[in-house]
Amino acid sequence: MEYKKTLNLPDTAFPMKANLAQREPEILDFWESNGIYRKTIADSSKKPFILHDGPPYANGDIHLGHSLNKILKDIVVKYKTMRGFWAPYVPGWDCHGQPIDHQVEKLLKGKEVSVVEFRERCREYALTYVKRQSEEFKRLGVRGNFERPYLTLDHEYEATIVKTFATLYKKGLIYQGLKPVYWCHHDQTALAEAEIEYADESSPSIYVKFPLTAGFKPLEALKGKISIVIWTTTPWTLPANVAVAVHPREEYSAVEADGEVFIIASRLAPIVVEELDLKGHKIIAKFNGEDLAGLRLKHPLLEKDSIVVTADYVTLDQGTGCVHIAPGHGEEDYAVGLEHDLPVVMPVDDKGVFTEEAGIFKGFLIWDANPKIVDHLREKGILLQSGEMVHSYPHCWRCKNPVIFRATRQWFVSLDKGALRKDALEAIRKVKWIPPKGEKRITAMVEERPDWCISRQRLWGVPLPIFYCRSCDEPLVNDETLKQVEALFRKEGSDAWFGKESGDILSGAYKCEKCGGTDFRNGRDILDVWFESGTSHAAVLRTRDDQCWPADLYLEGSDQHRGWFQLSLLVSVGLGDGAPFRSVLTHGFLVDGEGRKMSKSLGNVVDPMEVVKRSGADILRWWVASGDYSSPAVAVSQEILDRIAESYRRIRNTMRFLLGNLADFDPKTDIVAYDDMAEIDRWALLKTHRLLEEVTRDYDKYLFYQVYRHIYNFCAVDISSFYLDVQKDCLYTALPDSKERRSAQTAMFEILTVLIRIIAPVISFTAEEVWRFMPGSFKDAESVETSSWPQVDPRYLDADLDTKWCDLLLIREEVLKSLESARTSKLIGNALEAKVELYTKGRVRQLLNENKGLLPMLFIVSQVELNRIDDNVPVDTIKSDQVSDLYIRISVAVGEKCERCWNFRPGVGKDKEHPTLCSRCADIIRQWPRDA
RNA sequence: GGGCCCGUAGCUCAGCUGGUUUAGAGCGCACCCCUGAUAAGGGUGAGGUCGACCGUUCGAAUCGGUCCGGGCCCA
Repeated sequence: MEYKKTLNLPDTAFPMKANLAQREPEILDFWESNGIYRKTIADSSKKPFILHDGPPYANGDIHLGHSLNKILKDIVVKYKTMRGFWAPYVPGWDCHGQPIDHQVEKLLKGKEVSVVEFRERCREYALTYVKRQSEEFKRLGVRGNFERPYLTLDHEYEATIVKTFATLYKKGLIYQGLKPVYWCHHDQTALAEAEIEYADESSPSIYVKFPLTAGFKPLEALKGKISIVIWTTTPWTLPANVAVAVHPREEYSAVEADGEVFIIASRLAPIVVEELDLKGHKIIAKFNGEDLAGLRLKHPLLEKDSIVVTADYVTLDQGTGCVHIAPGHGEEDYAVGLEHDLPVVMPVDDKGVFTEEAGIFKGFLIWDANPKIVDHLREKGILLQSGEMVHSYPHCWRCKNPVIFRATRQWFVSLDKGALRKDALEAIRKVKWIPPKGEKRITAMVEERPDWCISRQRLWGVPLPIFYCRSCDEPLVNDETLKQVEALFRKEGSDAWFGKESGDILSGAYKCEKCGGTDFRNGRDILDVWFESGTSHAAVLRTRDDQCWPADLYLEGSDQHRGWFQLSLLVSVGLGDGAPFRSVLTHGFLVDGEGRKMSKSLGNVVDPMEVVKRSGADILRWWVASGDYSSPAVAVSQEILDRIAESYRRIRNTMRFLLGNLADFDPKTDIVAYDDMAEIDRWALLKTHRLLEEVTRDYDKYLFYQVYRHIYNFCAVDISSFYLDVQKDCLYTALPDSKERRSAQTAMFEILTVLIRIIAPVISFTAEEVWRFMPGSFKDAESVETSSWPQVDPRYLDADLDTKWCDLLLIREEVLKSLESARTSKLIGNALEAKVELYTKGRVRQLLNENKGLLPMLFIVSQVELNRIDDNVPVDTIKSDQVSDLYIRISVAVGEKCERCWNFRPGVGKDKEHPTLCSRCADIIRQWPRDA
């Protein structure tokens, strides 16, 4: 019993149970109090690697999508740092914008406050969430400059936004135009999508005919009698009509009734004919929508023409398949207008009242004009049918009145007036897209996107730096005014715009170019937040001393092909700088175990902070690494997280076992030279450095799930189930300072040293924890975060050794199968109770013979006997089906069980001094160090 | 409805420039061993008509088409 004390059993205080939820905060403290982030970027002479953070919106707590994104970034930054790059990470936040604006307005519950005070509240709101999210990101283990992040509401940042605007403006890329937006004429304000509530509303439902003003070739004989029929529920938009759209590839019919001809989509004709009660109708011709394109029509209300255009969006689920187009009153209409170069007619003012452009309807509120318009159509004889219909209609979230789509003056960045689109497309080709399919996606988007509308009618944002003439509304914007605004924002922030008059901002005297007026007001529009975040490369990379331009990498969700990637690119290309990034990595979106998107209503949302509290951030980090983020849908579920936690424990225990077996090892004195090491230990070095080589390649390619897989398989298969298991006998029973044991420890020391570093970018907390349990002599830095990436030693990559051990391992597998069947038949329990008899010939025999001494260790059995195949093979042998010329027989080992090493040896009992030991152990005991 | 993309065992991934005979790995699971890594460790085994269908081909998980399911973006 006391012989157990003469074994070198593993010894470490490193806990098996991770208890990450408690331990991780301690490690965070350690990193923080030792300024580890600062130390990683202390040497700015190293080659830079800039991962530029896409700013999350400062609103709400973080969700799992944020975690995926930030952890991926953190893995990259930590890896690059260890590889010797200067890799600062400056987190950012998007602080302005409608959601906060809206939220604050709600919190005010109708209380009136000044613009400046309102904005102050928005700022407080944003900063609250910046702080909150910042703590949450840190808790995930994200390392970076959280002391000084970048915020889009910083004065300097705001100044850069104006400067950027100024440059684009001077290049002629910015212009003013009309675009329809949701408009509440009661509140006289534009509304965002999120501020719309849908409710049922009763509207007129009318069919109107648009007579052709000229002939139509296929129906030349019926000239003057042909009309196109439209259906609408908004008669008041007819004054703004400029066209009628048909679907280019749908079939249309000419329906004759009462000497008149109506053109209607064929599929809808039966319904329409009934609705209009066209008696004795007959279809006299059919054609494609495309054939109708270009036909000129008589405008129903005004003395002008309308025209037929084609549009793919035209649907045939209701109406006539011929859609009245008023680009000033609808998003789709506007798009059709852009495509066909139609004018945006806007005869409705801010209060919802018709202007002169609406002719005789001038002065009427649009809703009041509805019946008058219908009457007028009837009088003109072009109203075919009128009724009422109840449908879902948008309303203002605040005053609950119905809203309208109304074209208003907006500011745009032009894609084609200069060569922005062309240049952007060219820049895209020079960027490395990861995965490559991203390039196709963003290319298609940039090719097709309309001009970028950069003005918004809200309060919480950076104002467009534009003044307007008080008498004629002409904009005042030039080099000088822009410079003054920029300087003002740099000094006081954009709040100053709302607290000052134009006269306080502008030092010179200005004169309106149009009317000569000298009195100006500050514009009320603010910039689209995408313009703000799209300027980050200029505001952050160019201005901070801990950053540089361009970024090596942007890393965001694939939705940012339309968002941040694209707008950053447009701004940067617009500035003449080309792409602000050398490469762009995109990841997919989270879904549950069934592949459904995460949503509150489905109740399948996983809260990252919950996972952290329950299992630890490293579990989340290990999960992030385990999956293929390039898939459009990245799965998370309790089962997946459970699997991950199990796999994590395996890694952790492998490290713990290594630590335990290295307790008495000092690399300075105990390390064994490579040439003197046992072959199996050289094999371990081979596998370790193969792993290192592979994993390094995977990290370089951002294939983290391969990193995960390789590390995991290495720990579970190569090391835990084989190498360490097999080496236990030597480690435990050999003399502590024996060559064979030191050789094994040398290999294990190398395994630990490599392993801890290659896991560090991913499971950083655990790597740091292990680091703290390693003796000082093992370490080259105070933290694994500041240690360096291991180098592959080509000496270890011995191909012959690899081949030979592959063969041995194959034979081992066969032996294990035989041992298992012996176990099943109750011949043995522990493999050490067994003796393995092998019957072989040829190459296999040669291999086994040459390594005879290794075999008991390799199989972890007490005895191995080699026989020639022609020596008469016993009938109870098992023929190997994987290795030719190999027969295996398992029998009970001869001799008694040694009390110390548990091997069965014939010699047990023969030593007088130690009658329960085998001769090997007896010898060892005699040499055992006194103090042990 | 349109654009881009994804779909291999319960889970995470290999294989995919078409051809090693019964499509691989690890985990999980089942059963067993061990109790000197012990809320650990080891072994064996059972799991897949490669989303479905139709083609191209002597031959397809791998190529083409259609459909189904799913994700992002747009409408």
